[in-house]
Amino acid sequence: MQWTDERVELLKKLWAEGLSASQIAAELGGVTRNAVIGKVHRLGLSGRAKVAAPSSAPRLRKPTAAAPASARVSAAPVGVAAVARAPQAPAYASRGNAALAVASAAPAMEPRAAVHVAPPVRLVETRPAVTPENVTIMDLRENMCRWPLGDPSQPDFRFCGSRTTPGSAYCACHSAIAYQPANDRRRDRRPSIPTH
DNA sequence: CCCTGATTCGC
DNA sequence: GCGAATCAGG
Repeated sequence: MQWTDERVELLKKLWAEGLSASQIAAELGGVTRNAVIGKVHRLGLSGRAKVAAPSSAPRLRKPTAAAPASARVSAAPVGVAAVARAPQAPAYASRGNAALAVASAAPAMEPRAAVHVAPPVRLVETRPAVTPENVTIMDLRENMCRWPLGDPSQPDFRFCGSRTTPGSAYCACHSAIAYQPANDRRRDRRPSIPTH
């Protein structure tokens, strides 16, 4: 993948919004979070809310032979403009009522769905479409996909349970369904019943 | 263990 | 310029 103008713009936007590097990487698709971080630094827009206080010695690793003499005078993070980290996390389900929250209204749209950008190019490699391990409410953990499977009133009701994408309540493939932009949301795209 | 960003350096 | 590897830290 290459850093086209569009992708760079999206990167800047998402970074400014406070999304993590891994989230941005997932959003862009085709890049790792390392790539995103590397690009962020090269663009010179690193350290957003992070204030000074290096606290520990500068990291000069690699005992490898050639020492890079030039101690980069890394642009000191602007200590002032403390950009309040964007809300970003729905956190609407405080663990306990996750079941209720989801069950009452099928995984429709999140509060910030309107702000959310369109799904990535396609989540091919990101996550399987088949759930290897569905979980009950008892097994549901913080970073397990809360996508409901089956009838909540039945004992065989389960949650997807795949690993969630960092800020989301769902795994990548279910996030793609749940976080649809308000604009291009069509009825034919809305699954009335959770599928997998 | 999960995650976060930061840095280095071979490519 | 790019990003994997590696780091420090939560």
